[in-house]
Amino acid sequence: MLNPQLLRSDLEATAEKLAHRGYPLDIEKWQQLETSRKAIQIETEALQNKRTTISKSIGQAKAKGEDIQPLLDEVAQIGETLEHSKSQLKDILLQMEQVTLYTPNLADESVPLGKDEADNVEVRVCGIPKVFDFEVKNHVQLGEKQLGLDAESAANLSGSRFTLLTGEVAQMHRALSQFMLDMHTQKHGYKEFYVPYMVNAQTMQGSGQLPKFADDAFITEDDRYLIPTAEVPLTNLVADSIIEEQDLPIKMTAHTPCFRREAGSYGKDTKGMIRQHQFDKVEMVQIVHPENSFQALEEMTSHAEAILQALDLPYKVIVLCTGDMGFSATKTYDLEVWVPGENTYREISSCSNCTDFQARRMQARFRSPDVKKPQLVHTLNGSGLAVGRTLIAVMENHQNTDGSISVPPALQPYMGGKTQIN
RNA sequence: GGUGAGGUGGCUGAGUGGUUGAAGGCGCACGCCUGGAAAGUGUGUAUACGUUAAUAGCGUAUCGAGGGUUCGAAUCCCUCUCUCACCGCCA
Repeated sequence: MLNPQLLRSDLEATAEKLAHRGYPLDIEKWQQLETSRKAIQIETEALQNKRTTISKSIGQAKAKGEDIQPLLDEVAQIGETLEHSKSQLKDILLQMEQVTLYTPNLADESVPLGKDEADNVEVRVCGIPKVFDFEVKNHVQLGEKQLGLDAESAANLSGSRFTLLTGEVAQMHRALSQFMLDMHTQKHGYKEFYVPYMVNAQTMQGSGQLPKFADDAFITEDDRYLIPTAEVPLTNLVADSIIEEQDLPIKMTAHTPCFRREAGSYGKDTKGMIRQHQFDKVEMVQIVHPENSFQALEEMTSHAEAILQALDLPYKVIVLCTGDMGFSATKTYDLEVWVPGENTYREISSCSNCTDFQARRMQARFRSPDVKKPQLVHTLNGSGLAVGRTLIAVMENHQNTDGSISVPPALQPYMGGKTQIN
């Protein structure tokens, strides 16, 4: 949620910034709502005050044995007006909430203006794609023979957009997530978490997945949601809480499966395991002091990069333009890994600073000794990394002429010392 | 799934219809006391929203959540939810 003050004191500039994000705000309607809200809220509270005051004096009069009938008559008149006023206010607040809950975060000044992914800006390129002296295979081709990547069986079990891994490929998939977790906990200072894979609606709303993106998530019969990312449970751990300033930053990591409907992406990435209904991801989340969030974003991005570097995978870092950023983000870096089989870079991580947007929805605050009032924290999240896509990248980048795959040295300890799978 | 007992402020713990946002205690903050500390003692100590230049006042809301009864609800009624205990089932 945006700071409601912005929509009052700086409506036009805010609307313009929202327009950059592809979100049209109906200024006139909003102003109308705001004007009536103010009038009706003041009226309602005044009436309520009057009623409370009279009710209290009824109590006192009764205690003294006085006649309370005149007071009862007086308060009876308030009743109806108050009911009316209350329901009007409720209605207006509901309408305003519908607007605020659906309004995205504002982009940071440093974010390039743009409409869609074509306007994203490359920040740096790291590593050089290997030159192969044979015809490179993509991961589907690599996996379908002796290596264990079985789309057909998965389709028989579950339908499209699922993958079945077997043997050494399955082992490598497991090894990757272990490796990533160890890196983040041992070298980058994150605490490891094991979290629920199903959460309630309130939790989904806290981090911004609901109400706007309800169609993207799987919902269970008892109204729980399968997490689309560990960001959801991790970030919401600080919901409705007041943290001591000295306890910031809080750095958390978790390895979980992620579940996404992928509604609206029919026909996109249907081959292979790029876009799946279920995929594993190691997620990083930071809860930080507002002054430090942009620095934390740089650090978190470098933590994700460290994994790619350790696995000897070429990648580039791009900053998403205003039109391509996610709902809750104020600035996002995407990491794109080199995928030789497609002769292109593909997204493998997304690191975002959400500033106080999620914190306001969740009421996640901290208390500083110098400031009396609790202040909103800033939240960040980043993939470190998407495990399935990392597996693809390792397979394709470290493939050999004979179709075998070299295990990157950093990963070998996690695979019983194996240097190659075939 | 069944039965029972419960959810009150940072914590603990009173409170079954009337100045109760909420006693007492602990903790915390500031002061007094002290050579210094402890003990003792005094004062203060929730959050959100609105109004406002204001983190000053003032107002509204909040005792798990949502409804209801009432002039008035932490207190009465209904629904949901979570916790605990026992039974059943189960990795």
